[in-house]
Amino acid sequence: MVTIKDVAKEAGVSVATVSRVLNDNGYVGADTREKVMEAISKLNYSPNEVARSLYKRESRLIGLLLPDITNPFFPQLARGVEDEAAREGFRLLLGNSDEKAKKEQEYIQTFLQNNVVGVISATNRADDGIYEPLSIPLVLMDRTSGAYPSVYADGREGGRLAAKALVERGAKKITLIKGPAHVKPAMERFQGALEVLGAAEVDFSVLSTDSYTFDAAKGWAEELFRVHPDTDGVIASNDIVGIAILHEALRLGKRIPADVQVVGYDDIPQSSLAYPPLSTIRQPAYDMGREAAKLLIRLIKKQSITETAVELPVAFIDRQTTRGGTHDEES
Amino acid sequence: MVTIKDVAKEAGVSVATVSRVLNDNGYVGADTREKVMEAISKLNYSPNEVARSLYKRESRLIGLLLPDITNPFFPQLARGVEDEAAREGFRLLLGNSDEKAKKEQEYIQTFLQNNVVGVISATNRADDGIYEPLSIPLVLMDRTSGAYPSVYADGREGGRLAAKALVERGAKKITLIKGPAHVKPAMERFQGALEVLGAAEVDFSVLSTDSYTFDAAKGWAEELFRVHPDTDGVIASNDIVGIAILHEALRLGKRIPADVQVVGYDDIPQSSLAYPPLSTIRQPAYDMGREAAKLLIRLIKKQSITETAVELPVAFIDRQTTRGGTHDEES
DNA sequence: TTGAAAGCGATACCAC
DNA sequence: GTGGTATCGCTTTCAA
Repeated sequence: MVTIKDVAKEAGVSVATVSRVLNDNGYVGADTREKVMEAISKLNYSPNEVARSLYKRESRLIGLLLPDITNPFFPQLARGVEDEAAREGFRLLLGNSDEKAKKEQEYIQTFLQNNVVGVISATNRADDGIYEPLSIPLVLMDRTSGAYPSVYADGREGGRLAAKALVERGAKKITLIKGPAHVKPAMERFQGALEVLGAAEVDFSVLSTDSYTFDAAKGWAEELFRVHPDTDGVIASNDIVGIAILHEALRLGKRIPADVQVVGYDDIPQSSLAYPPLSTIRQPAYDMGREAAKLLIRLIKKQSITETAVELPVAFIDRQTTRGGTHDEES
Repeated sequence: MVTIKDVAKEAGVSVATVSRVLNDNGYVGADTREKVMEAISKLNYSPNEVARSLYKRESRLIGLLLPDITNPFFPQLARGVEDEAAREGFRLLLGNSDEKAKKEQEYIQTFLQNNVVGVISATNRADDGIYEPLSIPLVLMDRTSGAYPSVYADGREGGRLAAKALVERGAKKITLIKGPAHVKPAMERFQGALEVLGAAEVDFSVLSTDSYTFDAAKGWAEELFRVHPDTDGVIASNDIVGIAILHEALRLGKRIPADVQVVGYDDIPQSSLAYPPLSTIRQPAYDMGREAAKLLIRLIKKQSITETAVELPVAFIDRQTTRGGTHDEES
C-alpha cells in the first residue's frame, strides 16, 4: 500500500505539503504542487479514507437503512439515494431491517462505528429512541416523524385518490385492503381511502393483511374473493397485492375492469407490465430517494434548509384496471 | 464519543487491558475482565471500527458491486449476500455500476480506500484489469472468469432447457431473444438455446436487444410481433422481457399458450404473479448471493476451499405460458 | 497478568 | 511556503 509518506519521499517534500495539495488548502508553491501531483500519479496513490476518517471523525459514508430491498418499491429509493450521494462523493453503507427493531439498532450502531456522516432510514420507529444516539443528521424517507427531517409522499392524499377513482368510476361494493398496521405509510393511505369511502354512497368492507410479500399476496387475493365474492372494486395496499388480486380475479373468470376494478399503490415498474396494466397511485420513489439524499447532504454541509419536511406529490395513474381509463400505456 | 480510554479510566485499568477483553485475547484476570465489562456497559461503549480498521488494515466491510439494483433480479442477490455477511458480522458497502467500466473502477477504488476485506462483484469486466489492484479476495457473482472464484448459475444449460421446453411443446416458429452482447450470462443462455434450436426441427429467428429495462422491454415486445407476426414460441432474454412479450401478445389478441408460448429467464418473484403466470428458467438468486458471500468469507478467513467455482443449478419452471404446463401455481 | 508506548495513515497547528 | 509533530482511537509488542 502506498501512503502519503511514500508520496512525500518521492516528491522530496514533507507529508504536510502532500496533505495540503491533496486537500487543496494552505499555501503550496506552484512548482511544489506540480512535483507532488507527479509523485501521486507516478505511485498511483490514493488517500486512505480510513485514516482520514479517524482523524476528522467523519467519513464519506452515508448509512442507508431500508426495510427490505427485495420489495420492489425500495430499489428505486435506494438508487435515487445512491445517484445523488455519488454525485457529491458519498458512498453507501446498506442495511435491511425487515422492520425489526433489533436489526435497525444493530445497523445504526455499525453506522456510528464507521463514522458515517449521515443516515437515511425508512423506519416506523423513528421515535423509539433507536436513533437517539445519532449526533449526525438523519433523514427519514418514505416515513415521517415530527422529530426528524423527512421526505415522503402524501399517503393520505394517495389513499383519497385511490378511493375517489373507484367511486367516480361506479364501483358499488368496494373492498379496501389494509396493509400491515405497523407500516405507517400503509396506514396513512388506508386512512385517506377510508375518509373518502366513508363519505361516499357505497358499500365497502375492509380486509386486513399483515405483510407485503409476494407469496402472502396470493393468499390475500384468494381470501378476498372468497369472503367478498361480489366486490366490484378493490383498493389494494400496494401494487404487489394489486397484481395478485388482478391475477386471482382473472383466474376466477372475472372481467377487468368490467366486473371488478382494481387500483394499486406505488407504481412499481412492473405495474405497467401487468395484464391488464394496473391503475395505481404513483409515488415518485426514485425522486424520493434523490430528495432524501439532497436534504441529508445539505444537513451534513450545514447549509441552510428551507424545509425540513419534503412532501412529494402522488398521482392517480389511470391504466386499464379501472373503467374509462386510457387504454394507451404510458410508462 | 466514548473511547477506550474512558472505559480504561472508569475501570481503573489501562487501555491495553480493555483492548484485551474487547478482543478476547491475551491474559486478563477474571475480576479485571469483570470490571472492564461493567465499565463498558455502564458507559455504553462500542469500539470505533475506523480506528480498529486503520491499525489492522482491514475493516469488517465487504464491497458489493451490482449492475443495477433496480433490475428485479439483483435485489435477491444482494439480500442473499447481506444475510450471509451479517451472520458473520460483516457489513456491506454498495455500488451500482450500470455495467460501466468507469463506475466499476471508482467503486473498486472506494472499496480499497475503505479497507474492505473482500469484494463481491457481478461484472463482465473481471479480466479488464479493473480488479487487479485488489489484493483482497474477490468473488464473481452471476458472472464467471477463469481468473477469479465465482458463483453462478449454469446459463448454457438454462438456455438449453428453455429451448427444449418450447420444442417439446410443439412450437414451430420460435423467436429467440438475444440479450445485450456485453452481458455474459445473457450470451450464455443464448448460446445454450441456440444449440438446441439448431439441432431441432424448427424454424427460428433471433431478435437482438441491447438493454434490460422495463421501458425498453415494451419496445422489443412490439417489434417482435411486428417482425415475426407468426411466431408461436418466444424464448425471452429474461423475465422482464418475457412479461412484456406476454403482455403485448395478449394485447394483440393472441391466446397464451395456445397461439404463442413464452418462456422467460430468472424467475424473479413477480413472474409467478404475471398473467398468465410465466413459465421460466429459475436461477436461485438468493442462494447465489448467499453462496457468494460464504465463499468470500472462507477466502477472507483463509479457510481451505474445496471449490473455487460454484455452479448452481437452473430449472425449468412450468407455469402457464407453455402448453401442458401445470395450471396450479407454485411459488 | 498488566501497563507503557509505538504505530496504523492522514490532518492541521505551530514554527520557521 | 514548507516542515515537524501531536493527534484521531485502537491493537500489539515488549517489559515489568
